[in-house]
Amino acid sequence: MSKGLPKRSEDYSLWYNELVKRADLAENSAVRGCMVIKPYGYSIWEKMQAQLDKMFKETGHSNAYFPLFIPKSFLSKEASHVEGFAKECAVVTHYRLKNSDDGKSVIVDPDAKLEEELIVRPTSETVIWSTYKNWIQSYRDLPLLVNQWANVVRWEMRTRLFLRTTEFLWQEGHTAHATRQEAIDETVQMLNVYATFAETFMALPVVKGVKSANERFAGAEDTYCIEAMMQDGKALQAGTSHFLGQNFAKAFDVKFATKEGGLEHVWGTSWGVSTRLMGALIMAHSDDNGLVLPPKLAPIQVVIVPIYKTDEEFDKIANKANEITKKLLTKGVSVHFDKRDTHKPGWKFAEYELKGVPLRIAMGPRDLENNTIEVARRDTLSKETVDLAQIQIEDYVTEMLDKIQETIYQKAFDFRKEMTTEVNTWDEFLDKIESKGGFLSAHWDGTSETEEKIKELTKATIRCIPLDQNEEQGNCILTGNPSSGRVLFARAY
RNA sequence: CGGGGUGUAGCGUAGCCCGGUAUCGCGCCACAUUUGGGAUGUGGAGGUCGUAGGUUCGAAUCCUGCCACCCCGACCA
Repeated sequence: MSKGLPKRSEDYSLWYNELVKRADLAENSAVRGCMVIKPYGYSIWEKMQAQLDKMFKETGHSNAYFPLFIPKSFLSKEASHVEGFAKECAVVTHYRLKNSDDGKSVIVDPDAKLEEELIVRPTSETVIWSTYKNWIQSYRDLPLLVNQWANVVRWEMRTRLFLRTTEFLWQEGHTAHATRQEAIDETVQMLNVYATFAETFMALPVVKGVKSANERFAGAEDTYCIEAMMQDGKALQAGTSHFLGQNFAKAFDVKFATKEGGLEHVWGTSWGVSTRLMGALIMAHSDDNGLVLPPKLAPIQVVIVPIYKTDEEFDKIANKANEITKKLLTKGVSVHFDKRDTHKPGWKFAEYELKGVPLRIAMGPRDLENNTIEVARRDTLSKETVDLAQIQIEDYVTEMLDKIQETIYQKAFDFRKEMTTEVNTWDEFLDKIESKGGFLSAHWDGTSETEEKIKELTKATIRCIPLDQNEEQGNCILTGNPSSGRVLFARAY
């Protein structure tokens, strides 16, 4: 393990790349654009999955699994959907290999061409709606509330670990409803689930909003999103929830018999979050010493590091550490006692800081003598010596973990507030987007042309039209045309 | 796919202009002393210099093709 991470202030993206690798989260793989998620990184993802899955079940959804491959013809059934994804699809054309004539390599067998090519799913609306056609006949079959955990492939030009990879892991919810309003309610409900998850578990404040037409999901009538602010002032879309209208129902002819005896197309939604959340988590909280993980998602919440010279000392410390571990386990705290004698305490301190373990307890001869421990917080890097006679260790630790969770959130919240600027003139817009970055709250005339033009000139896009937008008469930042409310602009990942 | 760059030990690099079988740091192994913020010393292991060909007595170094990766642009969760 080499020392010293690059500094965020010097090279933010280098800092990010190095951190991801050195903290053992993920690395590049033999396959271009695809990553290997390492055990430590994957265990954070598993914690996210477990919590989200619980929240999906609590809102009445069930998991299912649909195939990786989609017949090519399915994709083209919904016009804007195919347009949105066609350029980034991996295509399976053959089903067999054979030895080359010189016997030295393996080649695609030209005789094994598929009659209809298969695409590797970039998202599953089409296979799922083709299936829903068979599942839905009557209003009694509705609503249909399904989620799947899966991998998808989008052939991207430029990739970055977690933020944009060719293959990524995600969940995609796909629901069908009898009425427009019910589908919209579902869309908003899942957006709220995502927002709650981000804020409560990831300690990541998010703005809930609606996408402009330019940024809308291919095939959706409306795309809702949660947008987060990273430490370099760039925005990151952390989750999306789409109101599909009857688009896919019409494309795949999914109709249901109403109570009144009519026959109508069903209303759909889809919503997803991906391993991109890992990127958000890293970029929102971490510092120049390494990861900073919110306790609710940290694979190890507390690490105990012994400091000792003799075996005898170690045994005493180990006894005490085991005592503490047992007490913490009764409160469901995940503890790791690092008894390796192959590394020195100072090395371990740096290592656990790099990996973002929220709380570190160190115990040495002095502590044995005084019945104390040294407690260090990862988020503030502060240390204090605690007298074990004065506290209940399990209560002390759980309270401390809650405090850390809260502090991390508050810090990110304050940062986002600081990085959200109201701008009222085009000059101000140009100045702020260059000098400060962050969210720029500005009036917009509501047209795609204006949005395009602004993107062209500044690389900033409309991240969303906030759901809590205030009615406010104003003039478009670029064109001066009338506008009835502010939207959020930012440069984005 | 355009423009630029880089491939030398597990990782990061020097050497390349000016040809003579490869430098340094981290890591790894052994032993000793160490252990309250990334220990120190001594000894050791590890390399078809991305790949194929060419020039040459001799190529990491010069020439050509190919491959991979990185950065910058157009596309995107």
